[in-house]
Amino acid sequence: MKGIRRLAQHLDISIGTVSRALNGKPDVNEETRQRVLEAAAELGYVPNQAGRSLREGSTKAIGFTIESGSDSAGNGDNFFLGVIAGVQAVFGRHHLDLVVLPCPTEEDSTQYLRRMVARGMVDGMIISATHRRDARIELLANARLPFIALGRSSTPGPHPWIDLDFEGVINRAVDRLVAKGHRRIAVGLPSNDINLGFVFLDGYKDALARHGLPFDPQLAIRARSSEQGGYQIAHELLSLSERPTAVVLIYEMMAIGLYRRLNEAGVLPGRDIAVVGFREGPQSRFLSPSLTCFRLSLRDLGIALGESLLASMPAYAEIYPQGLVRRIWPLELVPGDSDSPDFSG
Amino acid sequence: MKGIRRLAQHLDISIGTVSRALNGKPDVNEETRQRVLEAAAELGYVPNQAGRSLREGSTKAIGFTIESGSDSAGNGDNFFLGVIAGVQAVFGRHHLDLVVLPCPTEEDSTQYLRRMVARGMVDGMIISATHRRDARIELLANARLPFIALGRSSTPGPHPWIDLDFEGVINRAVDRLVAKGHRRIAVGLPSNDINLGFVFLDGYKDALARHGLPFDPQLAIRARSSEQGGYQIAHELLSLSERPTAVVLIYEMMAIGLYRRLNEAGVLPGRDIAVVGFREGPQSRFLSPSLTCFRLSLRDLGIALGESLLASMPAYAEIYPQGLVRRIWPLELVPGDSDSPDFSG
DNA sequence: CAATGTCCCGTAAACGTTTACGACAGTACT
DNA sequence: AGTACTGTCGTAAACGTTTACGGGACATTG
Repeated sequence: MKGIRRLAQHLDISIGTVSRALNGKPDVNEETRQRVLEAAAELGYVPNQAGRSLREGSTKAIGFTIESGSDSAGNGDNFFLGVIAGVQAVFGRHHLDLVVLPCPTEEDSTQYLRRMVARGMVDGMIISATHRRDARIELLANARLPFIALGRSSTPGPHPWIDLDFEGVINRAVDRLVAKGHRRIAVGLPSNDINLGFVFLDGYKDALARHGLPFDPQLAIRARSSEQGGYQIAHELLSLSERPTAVVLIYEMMAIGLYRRLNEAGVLPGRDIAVVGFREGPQSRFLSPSLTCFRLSLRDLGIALGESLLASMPAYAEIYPQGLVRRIWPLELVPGDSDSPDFSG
Repeated sequence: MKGIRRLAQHLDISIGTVSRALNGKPDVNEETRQRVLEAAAELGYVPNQAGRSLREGSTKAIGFTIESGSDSAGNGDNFFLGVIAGVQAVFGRHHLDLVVLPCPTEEDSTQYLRRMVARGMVDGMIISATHRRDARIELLANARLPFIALGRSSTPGPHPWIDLDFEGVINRAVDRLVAKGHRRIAVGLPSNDINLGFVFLDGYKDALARHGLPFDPQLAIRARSSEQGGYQIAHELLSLSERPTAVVLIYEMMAIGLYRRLNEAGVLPGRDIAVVGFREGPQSRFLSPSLTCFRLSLRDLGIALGESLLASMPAYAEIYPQGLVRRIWPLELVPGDSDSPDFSG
């Protein structure tokens, strides 16, 4: 005898009453409820999830898919751990569990997601690293599974997302560099077709246009979001006949390799070339020169993600006002020493 | 009509036959099986996990618990992401899915694990960041759920684990420093009661004893596995009347803050004090001076973890020889410039 | 022709849970 | 006294799957 049946037998009442007592249903004697709760604690009873979700059609779990081996994992540091902590802070209040689903590197992420959804393991999903046209979004919308994307996408149809303010970042970076007299500003972009690469590039072009500067394709370099990627960017920039005087990087990790290649060539960042990174990472301040970059609270982002997901789930309609969330997450400039020289004087 | 019933209706055969066809049972006509498989692909049918695991008592998933906010997370994402990639490489071959279960920071990890196990969401578990006496190990052993620990533990009873070769690391580090003439060697330890701290400390004492050096408690400093922790370590060491000439750090992240505090005091790492880090991280080579540390393949470690877990699951007895795994994972020395000066000349 | 065996398939039970429904006792009201 | 209502509880169906069991069709053998 296992599960709720054991508990019922032990108390000599029916399983129905036990279930009602545990789930806080009204039609159960208060004294009985206490006895049930005590016995449950004593016997260490926890409802079997398979049985429950088979009956309910809902598991009390939310999935968070990440691509473990991909380029975007090159965030490197605690990006996901930070976000997860925030998401859990929200879910914990509603007795929801978070399960992280790392897409195997060999497998197509859409195929993987399809399997996870069909499995019925989660009530909702958070997906990250969105692509311009993202099949996962169509899949989830089609399956009517509540979800939110960390990263916007051009996939047709309304779907909720939260994304970082790439336009704001690249605009402020370019403004700052132009104010310091730079006219030839390069940009380091992701190598894959992740959506943020396009957003960043568009913002870059807009910023240049605002200042009346031409767009030179040679200055927009795609590379892996790693130290090697940064090395490669520096290498390509150094080989240009007309070198840039500044460079803005989409991934902080790139800065490390970029610095190294520049140093090899005797071109000192912060003196001979200005460098601005995107998201602040553990090493931003400890590079020399310290990297000018942009900061955000990962935890707050996670909280926003969690709450916005619940806002799209009917079951939480009374708590979180329902609505389609599309939100640009602001970042704060963290000035460093890397975005010199200043030609404006 | 949903699920397998829909599929059966569509094919005009019974659900039993559909199930047998999909699960590769022998007593089904080969032509029928093909029709079923085609229809399943066409309709996008995937067996509902709740129904299956309710009947089977097994989910085809393995859990990997990590502590998202804790001290040990200071390893950063890349540690777990690297290990996860290896684990998935193994599980993928057996159609097992990996779900990562980040323990909420507010919750007791044992309580959390208990809930996850009772939920019946996984067939096996990988736990990390083991403690000296780890209630989670007793819980899992008691629940008869196959598991393996990443990190050894003194918890009674036989249980499988794989752990890094902390003794080898600290011994080689001390040997190397002693050979360079150092006699006063400090060590930076974790601040919480994670087991590896004790292992590292014991190895440190042994190494000192081997060289006839005294153990000075003032030189064994506990700190958080972060940049701030490293800063604090340097601060405490600088305040000693008799300063050490070398320091070995358990977490690479500590090196960043340590460098910073040392630089503030005009004590240059690699010239005035020798520094050795533990696990190689993204920034090890890019610190200046580059950090002497130890390297391991996270992917291979993950593969070993996955295979060793399967080796403890009866269902995989034919593929992986059953047995209790207790394995010390070797690391390779990566020489840098930080473990100077050399007093031996 | 009867008996036996083989191949394929349908039926139904079981897994653990929740909940609609009804039963029953007690109370209040007409 | 009859009726209606309330509070509490037991019963049973349902969720989707797998599989033991049995049966029908057909071939093979004595």
